[in-house]
Amino acid sequence: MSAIRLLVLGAVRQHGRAHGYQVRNDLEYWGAHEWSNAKPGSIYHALKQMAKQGLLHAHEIAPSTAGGPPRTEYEITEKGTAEYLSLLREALLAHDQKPDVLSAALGFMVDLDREEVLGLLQQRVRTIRQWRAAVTDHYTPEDGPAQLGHIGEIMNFWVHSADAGAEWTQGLIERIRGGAYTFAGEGEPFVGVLTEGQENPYATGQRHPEDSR
Amino acid sequence: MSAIRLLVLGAVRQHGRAHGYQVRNDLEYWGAHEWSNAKPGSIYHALKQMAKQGLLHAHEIAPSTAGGPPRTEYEITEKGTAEYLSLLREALLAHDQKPDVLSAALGFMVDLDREEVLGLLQQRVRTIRQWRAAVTDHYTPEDGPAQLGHIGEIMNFWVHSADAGAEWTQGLIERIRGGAYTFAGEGEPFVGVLTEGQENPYATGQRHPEDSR
DNA sequence: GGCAGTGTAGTCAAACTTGACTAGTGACCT
DNA sequence: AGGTCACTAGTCAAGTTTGACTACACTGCC
Repeated sequence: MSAIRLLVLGAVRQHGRAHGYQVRNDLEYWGAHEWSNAKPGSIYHALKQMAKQGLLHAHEIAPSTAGGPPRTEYEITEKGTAEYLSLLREALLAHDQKPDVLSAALGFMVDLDREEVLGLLQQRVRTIRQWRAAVTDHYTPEDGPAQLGHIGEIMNFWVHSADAGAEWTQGLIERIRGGAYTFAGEGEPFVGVLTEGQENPYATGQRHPEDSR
Repeated sequence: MSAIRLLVLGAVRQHGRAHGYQVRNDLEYWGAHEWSNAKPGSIYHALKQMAKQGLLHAHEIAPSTAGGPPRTEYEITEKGTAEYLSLLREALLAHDQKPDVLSAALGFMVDLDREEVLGLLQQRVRTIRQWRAAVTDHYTPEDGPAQLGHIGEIMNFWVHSADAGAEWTQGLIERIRGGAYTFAGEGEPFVGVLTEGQENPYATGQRHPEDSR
C-alpha cells in the first residue's frame, strides 16, 4: 500500500469537500512532502483515480476565485469512507517496511476511537515480535550466524529496526492509554487542517530542516 | 534513489556477466524480494534501461540451454562501475527514509575498502544527529510541543527511528573497526552469489518467515 | 505413457510516480 | 508604469513498478 491514497482520502474527508490544491496544502502542513511521496502529480492522479473508482465524487466547478485553471472539488463517498477506514486500520496494524504509511496513519488515528486504536497497536506489537522470532529462527544457519558473513548485517539491521518499532509502538500505547489526544467521539476534535486564510507555519521554505540532509 | 539499480548493478558486477534470471536469483538469495521491490518486472526493466544508458553492455545470446525464451547477458561497463560505486557510497551516507537502499548497500559494502566504509558510516551518524537537531528545533513551537496534538506523534516517530538508526550504525562501525568481515583488497572475498548448480537455501518457499506478517 | 509439478526465462498492460512545465492573478518595488 | 516575484491551480510526458501472464523443458510417479 502506498501512503498517498490514505493521505488524500483523509484530507478530503476532513474538509468535507476539497479541491486538489487544498489537499496539497494540507499535506504540506502535515509535513507529508517530507516523509511521503506526496508530490502534486501524485495527488492529482490519486484524486482522479479514486474518483474513477467511486471512492470520491467529483464536482466540476467554475474557474477558481484566485485565478488559475478551473478546479474540481471532491467529496468522499460512502465507499470512499469505508476504504479510508480500512486503509487506516491496516496501516496501524501492518508492520510494513514503509514508514510513510505508518506516519500517515498516525495523523489520522484520531478518526477511530481510542479503544480500537489501542487494540490495533497492541496487535501491531505482537506481530512484530512474531516476525522477529520467525526471522531470527529461519535465517540463522545451524553452524552459527557467522556463515552469513556481512550479509548477516542486513538481517541484523531489519531486526534492530523491528525492535525499535515495537518499542516505540509500546510507548505510544502508553501515552494513548494515559489519556493523550482526542479520539473519535470524545468531543471537539483536534483541528488538523488549515482553515480559510490561516497562515501555514510549515509552508515550504528555506528554513526547512529536511534541506540539510 | 530506488534500491533496484544498486542491487542489479552489484549483482551483475559480482558475476562478471549475467542474464536476467541469474540476477533475479541472486537477489532472492539475499532475501531482497522481502525487503525491496525486486520483482521480475523491475529487474528486467532496470537491466534494459541501464543498458540503454550505457551502464551495462548487452550481449544477445542464443536460446538458453535450459529451455525458455532466448536470453540476454549483461556485463557492467566502466561507466556502470562508476555509477555503482557512486550509488553505493551515497546509500551508505544518506539517511533517506528508504531502508531498502541501506540494506542493499550493506550487502555490497565490502566492495569498498574498510577505511572508506568507516568514514562513510561515521558521516552517516553525524548527518542523522544534525537532522534530528534541526527537526526537533524547527517543529517545536514556542508554546510547547502540546500545540501539535497527535500530529506531534509523527515527528516523534521519525525522531525515534532516526535515533535507532544512529545507534545501529554506531554498532556496525564498532564491529567493522573490530575487524569483522572481509573488505576490498583484504584477500579472498566473501562469496555472495550462487555458483552454478549450487542449491539456494533461501529460495522462495512456504517456510519463509515473511509470510507470517 | 500421460500429466502434474517445478524450474527457467522473460513479456506485457495497467497503474503509479516524478519533475518540469503552463498560465493566470495579485503584490511589491523602483 | 513596468518588471519581477510569489501564489493558486493544475497538466503532461517520461520513467518506474506491479502482478499476471506466456512458453518451454525436465522430473517423478502412478
